[in-house]
Amino acid sequence: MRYRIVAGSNVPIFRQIADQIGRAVATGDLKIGDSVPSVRQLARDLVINPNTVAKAYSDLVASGVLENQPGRGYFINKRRQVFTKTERLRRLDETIDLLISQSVALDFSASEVLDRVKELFTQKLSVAPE
Amino acid sequence: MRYRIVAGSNVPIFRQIADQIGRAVATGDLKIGDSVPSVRQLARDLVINPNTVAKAYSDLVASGVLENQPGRGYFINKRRQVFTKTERLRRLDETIDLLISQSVALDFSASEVLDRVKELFTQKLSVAPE
Amino acid sequence: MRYRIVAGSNVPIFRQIADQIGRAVATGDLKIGDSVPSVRQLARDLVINPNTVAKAYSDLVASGVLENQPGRGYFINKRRQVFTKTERLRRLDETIDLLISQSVALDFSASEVLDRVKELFTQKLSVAPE
Amino acid sequence: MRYRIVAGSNVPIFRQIADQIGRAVATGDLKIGDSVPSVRQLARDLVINPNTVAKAYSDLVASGVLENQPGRGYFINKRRQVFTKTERLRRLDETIDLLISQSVALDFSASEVLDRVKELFTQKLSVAPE
DNA sequence: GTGGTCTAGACCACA
DNA sequence: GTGGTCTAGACCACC
Repeated sequence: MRYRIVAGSNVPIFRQIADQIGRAVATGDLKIGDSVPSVRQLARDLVINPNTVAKAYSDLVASGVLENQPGRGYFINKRRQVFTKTERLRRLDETIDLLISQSVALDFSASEVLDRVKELFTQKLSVAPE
Repeated sequence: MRYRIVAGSNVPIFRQIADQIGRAVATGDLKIGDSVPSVRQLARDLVINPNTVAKAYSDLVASGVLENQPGRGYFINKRRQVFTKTERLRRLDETIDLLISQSVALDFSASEVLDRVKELFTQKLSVAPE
Repeated sequence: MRYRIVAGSNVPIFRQIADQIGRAVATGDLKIGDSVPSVRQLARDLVINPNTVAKAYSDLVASGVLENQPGRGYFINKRRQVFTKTERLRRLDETIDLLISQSVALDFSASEVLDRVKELFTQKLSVAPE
Repeated sequence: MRYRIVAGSNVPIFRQIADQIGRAVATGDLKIGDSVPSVRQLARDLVINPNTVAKAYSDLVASGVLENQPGRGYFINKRRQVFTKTERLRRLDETIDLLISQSVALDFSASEVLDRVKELFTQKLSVAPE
């Protein structure tokens, strides 16, 4: 699996990494027990600070996606929900609120936004990462 | 019109204010030529620093929602398109990308997210609060 | 590149900074991807408050000249048209109106003003300072 | 002579008034010894604060355009230069600098700006105010 | 190290 | 009364 980061993005690098791993798990590209690159290896590959990779991994451990086997590395954990349904929805709603505000500010109609959301969702999620 | 802010939120206060005004304009609660509260008045009401209100207002001036009449206050501007279509789409996409990342991270499916987006859009934009 | 500010001027410091960067981009002294000094560094150099520099930079982000990579700094953005033609013209006209008022008040003739505008344009934009 | 002010403009109201009188003198619509409306009368006509008119008039007295005959009103003074040539040019240059910065920021070429300046100058100055 | 947000408070221009 | 600019300094997130 290839990892990629977009430097100019507003999405923090650590989250880009976490998202890619999360997505790979969701699509089945990474299965339970699979290993992810070492912190230092991935930092070298992406030419970023190892702390940034470490932060991504530790967030994924906190959310139950990865587990750490000291001295061996990080591995995909068996999937479990760590957030309650309510909590997950609360966090999703927060981002959707942002989208709505932005849409209003940019004078897009609800249907324009919905179409674009659909479009980008298909584009980003149907194509499996390399 | 009543303004409200949530203190502990991840959304900065100045954006909460700008969002509320943006939405009020979108729903017609605020009309062209209407005045918004003075910087100091709103700051007193919300018990926040006037600079924070000023930042919200000046962002709205930059995006063409408000206009400023020096010494008199801020007023709802006639609606006009300030940004190019490309720019508007670029900004919208940026926010949608954030939503997609978030959805993946929270393990929501595309259709779950779409439904929720639809729901919140109707809720926030058609029904006037209070 | 050297940055300079004039303390006693009518032009606010944050605009002097933004103007200098805007001009450097126009003359090619700053190219796409170049970084500008960090907020704190420039504030130290010019012996002003970091917030003042931050305001200049964030204005330039709003107008598409700079982009911000969180935690890394500000960089010259690829040039793109952010505002609609109408909006650009509206803003230009606003400044020209100011010039006309000023000219009348100072009792300059239209041709005197035009000659001076031509002169300063060449002076400031073709010859790179220092 | 009719006086007009544009409320939504960035040009302060007191300066709009001063400019109109200055312009009328320049075009010959107001001659030496002519009276201008009383402070209160003009304030009523324009529906603005009398202080604002008073400020415009006192600026014009300071710059030698008007003279005040206490108890009788304000009159057009015999024209004299109060600013030195250098001082007038310095003030003009300041505004032109602003125009140049704005042009750069809005990505207009020097020739586009010059054409527009010519156009607006003709438009605003050739048509005599009612 | 970087920037982002917010507060408190000063001084000035404009109506 | 209104907003605009600037300073000083705190706390936070991200690299």
